[in-house]
Amino acid sequence: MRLRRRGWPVRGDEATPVPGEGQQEQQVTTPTVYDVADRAGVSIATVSRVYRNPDSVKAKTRERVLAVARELGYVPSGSARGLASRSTGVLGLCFPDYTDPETETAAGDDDDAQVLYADQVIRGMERAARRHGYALLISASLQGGAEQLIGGMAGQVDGFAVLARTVSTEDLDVYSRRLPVVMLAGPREIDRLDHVEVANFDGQRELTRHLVEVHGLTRLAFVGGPEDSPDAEARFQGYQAACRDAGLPAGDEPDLRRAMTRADGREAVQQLAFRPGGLPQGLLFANDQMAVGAMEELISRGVRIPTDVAVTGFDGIPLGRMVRPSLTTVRQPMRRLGETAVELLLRRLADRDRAPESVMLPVSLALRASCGCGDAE
Amino acid sequence: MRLRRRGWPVRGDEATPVPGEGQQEQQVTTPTVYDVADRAGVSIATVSRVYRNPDSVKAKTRERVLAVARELGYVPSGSARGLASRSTGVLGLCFPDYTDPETETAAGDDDDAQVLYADQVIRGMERAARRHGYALLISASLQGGAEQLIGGMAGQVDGFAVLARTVSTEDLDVYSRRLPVVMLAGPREIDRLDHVEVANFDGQRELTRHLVEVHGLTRLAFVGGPEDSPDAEARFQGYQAACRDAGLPAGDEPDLRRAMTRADGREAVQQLAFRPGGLPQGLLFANDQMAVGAMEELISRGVRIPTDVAVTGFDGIPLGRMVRPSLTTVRQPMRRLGETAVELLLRRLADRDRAPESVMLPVSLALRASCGCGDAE
DNA sequence: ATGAAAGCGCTAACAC
DNA sequence: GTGTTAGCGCTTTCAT
Repeated sequence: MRLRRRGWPVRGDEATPVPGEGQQEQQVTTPTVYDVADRAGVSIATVSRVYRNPDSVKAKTRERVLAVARELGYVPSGSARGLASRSTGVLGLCFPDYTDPETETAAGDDDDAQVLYADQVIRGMERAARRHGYALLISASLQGGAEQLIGGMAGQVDGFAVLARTVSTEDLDVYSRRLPVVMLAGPREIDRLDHVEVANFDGQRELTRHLVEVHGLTRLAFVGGPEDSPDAEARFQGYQAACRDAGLPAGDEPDLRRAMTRADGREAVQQLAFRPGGLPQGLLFANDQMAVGAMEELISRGVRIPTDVAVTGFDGIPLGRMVRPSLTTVRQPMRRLGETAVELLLRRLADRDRAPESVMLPVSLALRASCGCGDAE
Repeated sequence: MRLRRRGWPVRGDEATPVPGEGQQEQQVTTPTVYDVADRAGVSIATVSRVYRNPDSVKAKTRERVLAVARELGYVPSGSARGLASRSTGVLGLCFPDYTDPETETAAGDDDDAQVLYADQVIRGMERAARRHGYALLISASLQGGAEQLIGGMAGQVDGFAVLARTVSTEDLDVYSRRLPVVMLAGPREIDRLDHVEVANFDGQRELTRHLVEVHGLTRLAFVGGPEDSPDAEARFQGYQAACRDAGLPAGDEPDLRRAMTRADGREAVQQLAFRPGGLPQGLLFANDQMAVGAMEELISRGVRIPTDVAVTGFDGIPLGRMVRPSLTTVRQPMRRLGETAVELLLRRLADRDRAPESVMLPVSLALRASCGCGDAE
């Protein structure tokens, strides 16, 4: 026999003589399978079946159970279900808190300028997950501290995706021993993980080549990201390769490294302007946010884009289309990133022993006004 | 004594003599508190404490437990935790699958044009939730069917927000008896719910007044949404009120009702053009998507905006800024919607007996080119 | 087709 | 500070 929680009268053949079904309106505890079973005159197993495998229950019984459930306001507990069945029907996504602090404040009401990378990945994952009957649990890692949250998430999902540089490799190692984890848009980090990456190298090389071959630029500069950002590094290498191919000089290092925010872009312009030789003809940034910041600064200094200097970014954030001149960039297939993550996760869920898989997603150029392409727009 | 699952050797003073700690590398089952406790030589309660309330455990013990946990790859099970503690640390959000099917296909690579309403709400909720130590579970309701998912969500969160018209009132009634639910951007529907709405009426009235007073338009038409969309209705009523105030004619019904997609906007233009008197001077739509569709159609017919016809929307989606002419609209504070939802949810979690609360969020006009304001942009 | 019973992994008293 | 123990609400054999 099973006791009711919170000092409730015990059920069935216990001591205390209970006044029967008298108190139906009194919603005191949240109803459980037991309550429904009791009231419907069936066993808890049958109640469970009604939800998990309706066809295994006689239609009439099923209706009765469902009616009682509705009446009682019964909703199956996801936790209990998860515990008993060892699966939650939820996939997770961890992403860094990308917010450019400046955009945050500067934009004010203009919420919309700010939709970045992560939103698209979320969107892609949500839809793919839903198609397969999963929900999506999302959580940004507040940088520095509270890995608490991602730990919490790890316990609550059947598997999850991590945007690069969100979770420490060490933690990742622990989590990925317990459940499927897929790395998104970075290096795989841990061999056993599945992994989706984006053609950073190819994209940047192609873009650089465009500047050289189509626009005939020869004096270029590349503003990279932190050394520990593999995306930024791969982009730089693409730039490098294109330069070499074209017989142009290209150092072993980006001309400048920055943290990749808008403010960094502005600063970069300042620095570059005072170097011997001044500004280059083409200014390539490792991401769109920096490029946008740079354009702001350049324009405020009276520099004409693209006439005096061509500017390019990488990512394809919406903001890049809204600025004037519109920003030439390399568009990442962010939604597809999310979709691919779901597919990999499900495949691994279906077969834990598959060999780890690595998918590379292609990128495409968005040639717009800031390099001299596109119309006025 | 407690048996191990899956036919594992029993622990401790049981029959089978077990070969001690010999098999450490053999990760066969996912480790639990028991495994950690055993190996660290403490009780499961202590392991639990290390995670829930670290300070209640002696530093040395804590380190030992943590070390073992890391070694074993232990991650606390969210389900078990949720079941035992009756709370999950997760908040939920249900939203309709807003996708404009046309945008979907037409946009092709242009992922970004498509960031709509829901993304912003998600963003706002995610951040607010995270600040309070919660994660966010999201799930769009595939229209017609599979309320399965939202049922699943309901069982897995401590409370959730619902974007209007996503979940049937009937289901909502059941869920909201079990956990806190807040209605977003629609009517409250159920009295006991908390509720956040947006000043649809005020916004549309102000926008209409702008058209009349600033631009001097007198022949207006309003294209509304379905009758059962309270937002669309409130907007229409705001329009109506402004017309009356200005002494202009305004029917009891929108000049046209449509389902609010882009295609609907185009069709609306077709219909209106062939009405006696032809197109009005000002064409107001109940949302941005329709307005954008309408502009496309008008432009393709050689109609000049805003010279011949002024067009306005409602929502403030990013797309509205990208189209030419840029769309005059009423901007909803979508991020704040999400934040407010979290606040209400948490307040109710803290005190289930609070009186239900209803918050109205202000909107603001975005006066752009399609009404004759703003610059060329 | 339905019931009985044994856990799933953890938390929360309550002892010591 | 740490251990014991009784559930949390469900799924799942195994019988019937």
